[in-house]
Amino acid sequence: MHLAQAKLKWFRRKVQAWAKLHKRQFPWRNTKDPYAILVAEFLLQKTNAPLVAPLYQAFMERYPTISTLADAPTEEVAKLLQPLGLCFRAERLHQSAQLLVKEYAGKIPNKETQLLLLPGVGKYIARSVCANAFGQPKAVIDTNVARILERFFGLQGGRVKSRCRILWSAAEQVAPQTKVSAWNLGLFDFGAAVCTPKNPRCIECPLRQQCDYFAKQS
DNA sequence: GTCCCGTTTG
DNA sequence: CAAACAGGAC
Repeated sequence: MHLAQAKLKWFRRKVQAWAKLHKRQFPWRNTKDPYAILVAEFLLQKTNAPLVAPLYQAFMERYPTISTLADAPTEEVAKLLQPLGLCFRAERLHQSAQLLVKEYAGKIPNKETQLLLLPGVGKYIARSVCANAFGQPKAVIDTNVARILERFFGLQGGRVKSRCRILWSAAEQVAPQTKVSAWNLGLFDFGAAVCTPKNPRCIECPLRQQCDYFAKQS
């Protein structure tokens, strides 16, 4: 399925303009260390980003390198991450670290297919690491991006299975050619600040003129 | 489709 | 109070 080029470019331009002014700052955005980014992706999974920040700082101080993490006891890692919930992530992150040390000499691979082999790493994290750590043009979908695309392009409806394909396709189409990492982050921030799950701020939304969801409201 | 799970938000 | 959260495994 192809999205209309004009609407697509308009969307991209408006989002980029918004992101330039409202981009959030987080500790994991100031690094290109693949390990630091991989840790962040694990902690951020289904977890509120502002809540992750302080714990992330503590985690990186405690385990500054992948080998320090791999050598640590699993229970110690689990205990540190306990306040974030979804405690199985600690075990998966720890297992991934040990596997990376063993199979890749502690060097995090820059291929999506290789990252996908790690426990706890799915399509989203694999592509995020490629984009954020290695500067590759990999668009991603999280709940924010999915919600924005569904609303703006009116993509909801249709079978769940095929809808997933449609959303990934849409995410690829809307992404710019370069600086996709920044593009992804901008969409997250926009979804967290404007296009929120409940009570989206359509009145102050720079996309409302072309937004299917806003059109249906009135 | 379902579960994971602690904390914040409306 | 429920819903939501930078998802992934089964």
